[in-house]
Amino acid sequence: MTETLPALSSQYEPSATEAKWQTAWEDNHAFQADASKGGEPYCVVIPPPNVTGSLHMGHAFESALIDTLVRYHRMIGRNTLWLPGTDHASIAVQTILERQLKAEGKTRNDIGREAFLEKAWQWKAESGGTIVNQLRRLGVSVDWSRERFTMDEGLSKAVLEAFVRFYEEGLIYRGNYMVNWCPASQSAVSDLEVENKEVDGNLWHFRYPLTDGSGYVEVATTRPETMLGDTAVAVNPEDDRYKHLIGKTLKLPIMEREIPIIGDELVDPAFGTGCVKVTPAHDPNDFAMGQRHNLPFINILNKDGTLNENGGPFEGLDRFDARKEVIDWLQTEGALVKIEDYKHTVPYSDRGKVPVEPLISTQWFVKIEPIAQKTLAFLDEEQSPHFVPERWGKVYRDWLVNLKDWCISRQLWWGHQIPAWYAISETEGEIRDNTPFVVAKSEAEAWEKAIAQFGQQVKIQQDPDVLDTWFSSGLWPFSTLGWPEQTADLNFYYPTTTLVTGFDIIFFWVARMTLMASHFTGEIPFKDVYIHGLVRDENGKKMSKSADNGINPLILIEKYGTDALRYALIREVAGAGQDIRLEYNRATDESGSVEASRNFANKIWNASRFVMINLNGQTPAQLGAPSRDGLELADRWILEKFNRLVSQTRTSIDSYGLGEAAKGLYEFMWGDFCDWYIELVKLRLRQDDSPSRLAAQQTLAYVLEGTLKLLHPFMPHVTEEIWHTLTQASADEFLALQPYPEAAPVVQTSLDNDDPWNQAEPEEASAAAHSPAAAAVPKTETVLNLLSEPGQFVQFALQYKQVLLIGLGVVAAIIGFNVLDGVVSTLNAVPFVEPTLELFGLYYLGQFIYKNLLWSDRRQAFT
RNA sequence: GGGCGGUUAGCUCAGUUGGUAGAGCGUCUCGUUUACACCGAGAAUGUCGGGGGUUCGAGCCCCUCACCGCCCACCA
Repeated sequence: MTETLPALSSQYEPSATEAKWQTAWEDNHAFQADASKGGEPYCVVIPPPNVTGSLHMGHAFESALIDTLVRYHRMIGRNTLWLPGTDHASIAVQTILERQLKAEGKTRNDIGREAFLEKAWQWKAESGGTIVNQLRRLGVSVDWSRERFTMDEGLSKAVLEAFVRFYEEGLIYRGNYMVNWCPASQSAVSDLEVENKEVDGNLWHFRYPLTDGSGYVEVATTRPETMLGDTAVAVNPEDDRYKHLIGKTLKLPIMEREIPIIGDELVDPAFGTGCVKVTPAHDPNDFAMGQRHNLPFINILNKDGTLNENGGPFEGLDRFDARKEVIDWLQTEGALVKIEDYKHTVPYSDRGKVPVEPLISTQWFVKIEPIAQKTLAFLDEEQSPHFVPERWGKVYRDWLVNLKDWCISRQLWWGHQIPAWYAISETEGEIRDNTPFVVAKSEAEAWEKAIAQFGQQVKIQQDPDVLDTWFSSGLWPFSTLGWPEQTADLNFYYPTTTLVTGFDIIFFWVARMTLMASHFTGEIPFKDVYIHGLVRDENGKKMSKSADNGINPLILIEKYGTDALRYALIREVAGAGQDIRLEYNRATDESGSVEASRNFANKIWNASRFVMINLNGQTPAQLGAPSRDGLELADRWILEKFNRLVSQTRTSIDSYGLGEAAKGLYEFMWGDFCDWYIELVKLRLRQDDSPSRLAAQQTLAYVLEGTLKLLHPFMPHVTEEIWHTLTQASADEFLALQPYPEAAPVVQTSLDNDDPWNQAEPEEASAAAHSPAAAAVPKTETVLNLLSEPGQFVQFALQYKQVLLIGLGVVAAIIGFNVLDGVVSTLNAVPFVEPTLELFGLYYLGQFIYKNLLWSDRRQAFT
């Protein structure tokens, strides 16, 4: 053997290697993008993680997917930018901070806005730092020099620009409408932040007496307390039972208010009693009816969900306590007719985890319809964006079609404060629903506008509310590239290439981005949207904080390595964006699938070690590429297999089949290269200076280096480490920046075009071959298809093949290896025989028997 | 009330345009031959959810049923 064995231990140790390359990549700015270099751009913006603590397994999965795509495209020569960053997550962070304050017995009002925001920024610094470090541990190939945060200076400027432009175009308005009110966070929330839960409730039937004393009407409700705010009872105008009552009045119990009976088509005569109590201030349907019939809107609730002065005797009670009291009261009065069990849906606040109240309040809205039309036009006319898998495009479309206006104001402190300034009058001293205002990009500009509009005496005050988090994330793909400035990055990298994200934020985020972008940039901000599934826990449950079933990616990284975790996640991915389930043992922190991937990394490591031990210290470049003439059957076989692997891998990745590509690489590396090829060439490698040995060495080196490149996007660290030893590359040269292999046959095999067996079927073959599709099928396959038609032929051929194989193996062993070797040499000389595993089985079996059983004395001489 | 996914080996899941049912883990047998025991050689295990249809041939196409899961929706 050689004296210069590469110093590689027999086991791959991930932790040191990973840290080493992560640092080296970053220190050398390996992933820093440069628009001025031109070429074909490939750009991905990270779905910015919320600064709410730390990353979870879903982030690890998503980052692995993106990084694999990004590294691949960088290697195939695209001018690649992966832009990292984080999101301020207005309501989520504020909820956390308020919980902390509550633990100290304080509220946000106790410490004031300024101190609260200081705390928030401090939290952002800590959480953001944690997240960035975690991203590094995942080995992401992002451009850290372009890292952004949704509330940094540039992005805040973009938010102002967007808001002001929307406003000036009449697409943002302030108005008094019914919104979802979360009593826990004491803010409005958008429809999307409401989760409808089915609960076992009741349907209470009440009796309201007619004012003229001629009887009663019976109404049914699931929320009795709202009756305090009733201002009418509605019936269907076609309902023969009740239509004569329309126009009469009722006396509302408890409140003793006189309310009318109105006719409205919305009422379903078949449901309940056919009479509906109308509470315009506390139900979206009733709100609409209230508007149609000019009913009074009586708000009975405070912001915290307790009853206000309109709650009569129940003022001050919590809404659910008030419900009980109202029922008791009506029962005592004899107005409660019956209580039914009733299953219905109740809207819950996503963040606050309490039922939301439909409430009328003054909020800011984005008028969606005109914007959505543009966005829809892109989808319908240009199929943009293109969803993978396609079915999500339908989901996206359906949502865009049915959009209501977007409530963008939140009664919170952490976020982008709304850039509206109110002219406060001396007498009122505070912002009212109808206080006049100006919208401006800065306070100075607001002053100017206010003075021009309201005169010198004006006092102005900025709107205390902040914008919905998704307003700024909606601008993310272009604001991070410099918008509204026409920067070089924006010109070159925008629209971005691919967005990778989960189906759970298609509405929240993907659609908001396409809306914002189609309006402000006139383009859809990404060509493809790759939708991945959720990572579920070992029982198939969605991971969540409340269920406490999260799996910390760092634990698995420490145990098995980043490459192993990435690979385990990606190989589970099927084509269809299905959820994936991660094997995990909570008692031992072990994961079978990650362990299997760790073993694969180790297999790559040891195969590489074997190859390097047998190259006599030469690099693949020094050995030279395998040349056609010296190649033996086994070499040609593995080279052809490798060549096919290259095109399969590229095809799979190009169509987002990352799991498929990962599995193909695994099978080739472990099955073909290690189990077969390496075993086959062991004898040849011991022959001194023979052409046969050289061919084997060249082939080993060539295939190994190529496979490392193919694997690199999936397992960046282990491949980078091995590649440096194999090629003796300098420390600032990276596999990560090498060209990805291209399919380039180095040997002629049966798959070459000039092979007569590979020509398309000429004309009249069989009935089965007459379809247009069949005409393109190579002849070999057609023949196989024909043979299999009766069915039994295949069965027979298979059995025959095995018998043949075993028989020949025995014969080979008996007549001796040299004869067999002669046969193989003959086969080597014939260009159009495709090497098969079966043939190798024969060859290998012969070698094995020869080596171990028969001519042990000759074996001595040989080795 | 609409819509979408899923149901394949003990477990987790692949199965590309219909053409010999696969992988990983687990189980069993053998093996400590100098790349790797985080290994190697080999084995067992499937009425492909049920029923019907099309076809020479269906895990794959069509119909239908069942169960699991998800999304959307203003029925009080």
